[in-house]
Amino acid sequence: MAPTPPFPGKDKVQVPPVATGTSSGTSPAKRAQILEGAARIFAEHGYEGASMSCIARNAGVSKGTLYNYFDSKAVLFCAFIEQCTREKLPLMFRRIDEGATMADSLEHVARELIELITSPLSLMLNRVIVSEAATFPELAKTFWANGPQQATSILAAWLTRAPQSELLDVPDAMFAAEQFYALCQTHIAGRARMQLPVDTSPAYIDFVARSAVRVFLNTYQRSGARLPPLTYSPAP
Amino acid sequence: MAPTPPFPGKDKVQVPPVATGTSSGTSPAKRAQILEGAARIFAEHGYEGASMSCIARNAGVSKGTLYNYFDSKAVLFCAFIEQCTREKLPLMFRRIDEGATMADSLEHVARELIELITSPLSLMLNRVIVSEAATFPELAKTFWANGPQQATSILAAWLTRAPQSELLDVPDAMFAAEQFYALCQTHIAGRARMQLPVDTSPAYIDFVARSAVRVFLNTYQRSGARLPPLTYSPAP
Amino acid sequence: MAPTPPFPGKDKVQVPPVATGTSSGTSPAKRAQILEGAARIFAEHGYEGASMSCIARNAGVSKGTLYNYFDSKAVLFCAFIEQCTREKLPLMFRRIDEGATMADSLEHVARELIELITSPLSLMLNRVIVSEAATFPELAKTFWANGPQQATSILAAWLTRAPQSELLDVPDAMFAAEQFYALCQTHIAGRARMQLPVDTSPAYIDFVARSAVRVFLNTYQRSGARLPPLTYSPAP
Amino acid sequence: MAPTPPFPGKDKVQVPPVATGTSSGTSPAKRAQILEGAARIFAEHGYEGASMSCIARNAGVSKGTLYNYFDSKAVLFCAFIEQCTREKLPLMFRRIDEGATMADSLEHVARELIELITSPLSLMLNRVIVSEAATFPELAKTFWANGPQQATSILAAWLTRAPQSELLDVPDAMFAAEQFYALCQTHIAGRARMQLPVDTSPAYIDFVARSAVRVFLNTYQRSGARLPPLTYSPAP
DNA sequence: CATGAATGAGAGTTCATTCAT
DNA sequence: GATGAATGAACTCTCATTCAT
Repeated sequence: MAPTPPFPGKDKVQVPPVATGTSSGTSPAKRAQILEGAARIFAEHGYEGASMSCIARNAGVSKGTLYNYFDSKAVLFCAFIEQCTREKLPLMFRRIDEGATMADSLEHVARELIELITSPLSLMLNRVIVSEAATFPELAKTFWANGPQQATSILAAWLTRAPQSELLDVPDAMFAAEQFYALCQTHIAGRARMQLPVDTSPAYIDFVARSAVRVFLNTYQRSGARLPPLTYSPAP
Repeated sequence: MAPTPPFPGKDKVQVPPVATGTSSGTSPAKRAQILEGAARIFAEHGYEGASMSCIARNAGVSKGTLYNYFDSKAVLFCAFIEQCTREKLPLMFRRIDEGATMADSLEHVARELIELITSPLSLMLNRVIVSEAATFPELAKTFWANGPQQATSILAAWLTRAPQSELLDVPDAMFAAEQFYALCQTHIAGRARMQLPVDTSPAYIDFVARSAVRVFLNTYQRSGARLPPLTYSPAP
Repeated sequence: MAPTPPFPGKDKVQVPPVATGTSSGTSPAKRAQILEGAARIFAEHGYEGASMSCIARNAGVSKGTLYNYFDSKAVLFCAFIEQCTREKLPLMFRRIDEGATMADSLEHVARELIELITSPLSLMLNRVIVSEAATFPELAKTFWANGPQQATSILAAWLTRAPQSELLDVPDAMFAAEQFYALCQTHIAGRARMQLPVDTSPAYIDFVARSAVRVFLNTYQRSGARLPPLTYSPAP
Repeated sequence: MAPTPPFPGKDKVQVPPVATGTSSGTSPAKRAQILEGAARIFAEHGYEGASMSCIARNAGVSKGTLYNYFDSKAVLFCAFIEQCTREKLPLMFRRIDEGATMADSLEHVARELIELITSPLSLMLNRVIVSEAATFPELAKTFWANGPQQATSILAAWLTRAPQSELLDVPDAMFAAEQFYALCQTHIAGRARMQLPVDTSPAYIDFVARSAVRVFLNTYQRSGARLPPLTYSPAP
């Protein structure tokens, strides 16, 4: 066999852990304009598939300007992900509205959670962050802290502080919230992330949400009769 | 502003639904050798990040040989994913061993499920398939059918045919299995997919597994007292 | 025998009828510089035999710049051919100068035609267009329209409008011009296209030109005695 | 500007003037079989566009066998062209049949000449030889000697030895034959070589042939009245 | 001798990045 | 500060040629 060069990996230089900040670039408006253009391209083509020329064109600036505001493609990508996770993701967690009963409130939470999980923004972020997790580990941290972590924390806090929380037996609120979160995902999230067809009819979402609540309360509600499983029959 | 052409991104050439086979290369050993090298590179760098030169070097063959066995990078990628999903994934679903009780049996299933979900192979497949879901939709289908779908089906079948299944009230076995699957994932799967640190200590896995079983049975077990939530205290 | 795939040759990608222009590159000077370099290489090696690296080197630009000005090798080739045929070929058809007699005028035309036919530009265009006629049929059309067609038309027009044209009996001026054109070529053109040695001495050219005129007029001149054939004796 | 390497030409190694012969290869049948396959591919794709794999496949032999019979692609190409020009081209020059009159005989010759010039074999040879004239100058020599040269010589010989040749005044038979040859081509040959549409209707061919004869005889026939030009009207 | 898998240089093309204007 | 033409390394893929079987 021919003598093979010693480096076993790929030829590309690994991107150093870049700070999100940038060297120059003064106009916040232009910065935002660039990020908007970048968002469209990164969301559609991913990190590797996006080209700086394309982003510049899409943002309506020259490539030189692009590099005035962001030192490299990696920096721009990080800025884009950070912005989404820091600014847009938290907006998706609305206050938990109180329902008449614990079950009503949780059902509301479940529906919002499912909607959140299957939202285009959330799926896109999930996709690109998972894709580039090895290259940009910081992004995953930020995303997790502002996404699932935050949602779980809010729910956990509510579980201990809700008006009817004395009805609950929740020794580990964070874990209980995790389980609730998981019960809301079922296979919907997994399939949506892989762009496989998903039943998102209101009836099915409702069934999933109410089932999640039922299963959750059967364990975490302090007293009362156990609720039997629900069934789902698609609309005739 | 300069007149910008209308195409915002670059055109990904869609790969036709090619058979995994190829025209000439016939030695199964060399084919396997190439797939091994490709696996290392694709797993580490994803589809776009992997280069054929690098794969060839890593597999110990020339680029020409690579193309003798696989007509294009896309075909090689598909072959790699298909092989993993078709040949390796199903091996991970072992028979469901019967325990003394329903809870024992389910706990065993839960532990295996968690192990499966967090296995490097499963995580890697998840990652690259999610990354390239838009480009290779067929791969997602295959993965889902051989992975989550199959696991869920096996569990659903067991739920209705297990020795003690008369103890269960499972009107929709597939959905119940989905919920069980989801309860096993909690945040472990999500964090692992993003290469974030995960507590995989046996004690924690055990806690997650037993909690999943408890929550599940509190809804789906036909009779008996409700089991209270468990708590987890890390090893001292 | 091994099972042979059905495609016997390779697939030439057909170039869409692209405009000569390009998306970005704007400096006409650099464009011209590139076309000059391309001309040298295409003229020497033909389309397939020329490499973009070589053209870039020869034009004194990088490959990237090449592709800034021309989207592909095919587009560059077309631009080169089009420029030659549209801009340079027509310049070669000078006005037809009036001589003292019809024969004088036609002899002048014949000499210019022979010179044109055997000019390096004309031979090169002929060669590369013939080579790639199947791949770039449009180029052949353009060449013909700006080359032989135009020359023939000009001559045909002159035959009907020349001062002494009442001396001629030309029922089909285009065909007569074609015959005159053909008589000027004899074997000179054919041999030159194949880069075989050709006698281009003024004496021989003169002989060919005068012979062409004589043969032509013996048929198309309305009256007068028939002129006998000429003879050629190489210079001592 | 960046420092450009000194070599201005292309990277490809120029093919040395190879002998037509080959090193080994013993079976004439297999040799012929290979040449047949090569003919199909070279004729369709030209020299550069043909690949040895494709030729081997088309000829029904392995690439190894190909190289047993022909040392290189260049040698194979030369062998193919030589075979065509040496064996097939001469077959196309049939004896010149005597007609009732000189004009009848020449008309017959003219029609055969036009047919020959526009035959697929002749056009293909012309095309590939012109394309590769710079690379394989020997081929052009061989083609010319066996094609145009031979045709012209045969005609020239007939002009001096024909039964009615005393009716002619042909001081330079070779040149007269050349003129006749040229008059038969008009624009038909040029357009056919460029794969442009050509009127090959029998009526038009007849017109061209008879016009050629008329123009020829008006100069080279010793006596008799001058014949006026013909006209052509397409079939209704 | 015939085979066809293996080779590796080189093809056309893209794109992150720089820098003179 | 903004521009976009220029760069050149790296990409995917092809193919003439070799050689172990």
